[in-house]
Amino acid sequence: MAEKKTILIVDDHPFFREGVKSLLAKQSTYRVAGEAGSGEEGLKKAKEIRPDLVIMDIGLPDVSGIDITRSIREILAETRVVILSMHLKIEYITKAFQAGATGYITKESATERLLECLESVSKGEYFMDPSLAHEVVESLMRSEKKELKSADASYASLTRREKQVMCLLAEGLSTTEIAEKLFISRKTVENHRSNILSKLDLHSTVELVRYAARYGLIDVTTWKE
Amino acid sequence: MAEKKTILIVDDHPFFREGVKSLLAKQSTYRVAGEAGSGEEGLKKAKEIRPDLVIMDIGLPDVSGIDITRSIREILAETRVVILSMHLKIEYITKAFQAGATGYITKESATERLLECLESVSKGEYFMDPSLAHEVVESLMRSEKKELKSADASYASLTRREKQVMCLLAEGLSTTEIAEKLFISRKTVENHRSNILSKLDLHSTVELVRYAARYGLIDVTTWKE
DNA sequence: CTCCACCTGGGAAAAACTCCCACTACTCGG
DNA sequence: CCGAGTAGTGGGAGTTTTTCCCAGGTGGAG
Repeated sequence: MAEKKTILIVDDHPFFREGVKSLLAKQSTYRVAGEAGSGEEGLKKAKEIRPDLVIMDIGLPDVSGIDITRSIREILAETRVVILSMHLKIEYITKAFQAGATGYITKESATERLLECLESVSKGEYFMDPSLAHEVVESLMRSEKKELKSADASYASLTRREKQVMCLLAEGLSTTEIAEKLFISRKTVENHRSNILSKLDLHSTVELVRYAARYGLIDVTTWKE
Repeated sequence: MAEKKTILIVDDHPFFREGVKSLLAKQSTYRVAGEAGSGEEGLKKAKEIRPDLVIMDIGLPDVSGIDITRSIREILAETRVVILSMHLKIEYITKAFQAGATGYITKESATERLLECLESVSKGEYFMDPSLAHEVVESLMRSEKKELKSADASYASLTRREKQVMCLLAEGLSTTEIAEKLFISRKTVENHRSNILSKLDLHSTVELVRYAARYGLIDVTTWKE
């Protein structure tokens, strides 16, 4: 890469900006082209220098970094914004990405994480700090289903094979198709199915599907086929 | 840390297992206590050696690594499972975490990522590969703005009677029960059902239920009986 | 009136389901 | 080590459901 990537740092803490600058100074691929201590100033500088990357704090004194991110992305389509925040809350994370951020890392992370993030983002990839995983995972699971009580006690009484057959049934496969898929006899699948219905106190495959959907064994939102 | 963390590797590719082993051999904190080339074997070994950590592939020859993960987590509460998969699809990711996995990384990642992941997971934290960020972010944003597209054109092409039959079918009633409820012949209901499947391009009553659930004709969350 | 979609039903063959049984393998407690 | 229990596999016979094709009656639109 012939030219260095230009970077704008937007953060209200001078020491923090200094830290990032010194980190990036050791790199040959980035050049800090400007810095700002407030949102308004950040937006102004962004328009001025049209940086390749913006490192953005959320907690700015005047406006939220998320709003600035949205403004920057509206004006400068090529500029990627990386959020560098103390906030771990899932609302901030989703809002940041919705506003057009391409990366999100926490200030608790090791400094190498920022470099890693900038590298990914430069390539046009999203980057999310692994330490956000907990919040993200919880949010994902919450959105996919209300609360999965990991099914109930009855479901737990199914054997592994039975659970497997149940999933395939719930996906819409016929007993014959399941038999072919699992390389076992159709009769065996029917037996498993029968045992499943009996154990869960269900009386038809349709009820089984409803049971599976209710307890999140199958994902309603991603059914596409 | 006085004792090394014990690790079980479950993957059907011997070379891959070898690679992970040699990577971990350079570390002083981990000890590979066992390996397995299939899901069944993996579960067996897990019960046997009760490892601190399991490195699990998803695409196993016999059963899905996700199912094995669920089984392991049911039996061994202390054992953490890290999914190491080629799959980037959001369904796999959410299913993995729902099944009780604590980490998820891709096989494309740098090897240090695995070490980083194991470290986080050892501390009881979730870990998610940053390269999953794109899928995860999209899923998060999708879940935020859940627009329910209430049924599609195909459903509108159903006649009133067909819609009525469809709802009853989706509620789990058999054709005979519907016939009794509507005071018509079982044959008639079967014909309606057949027409519905044909119009919606479905091929079984189970698919019909899934269709109904997806388009909100039946409310998954309020199914109680 | 005529046409056509809709609702209704039947017949025969195929597929699926039910119920009961049996064999094997593995695990576990005594 | 042995018996009991559980999981996984499969068969047989009989019943039910589904499939596919057909067809009569009704009611509304042109």
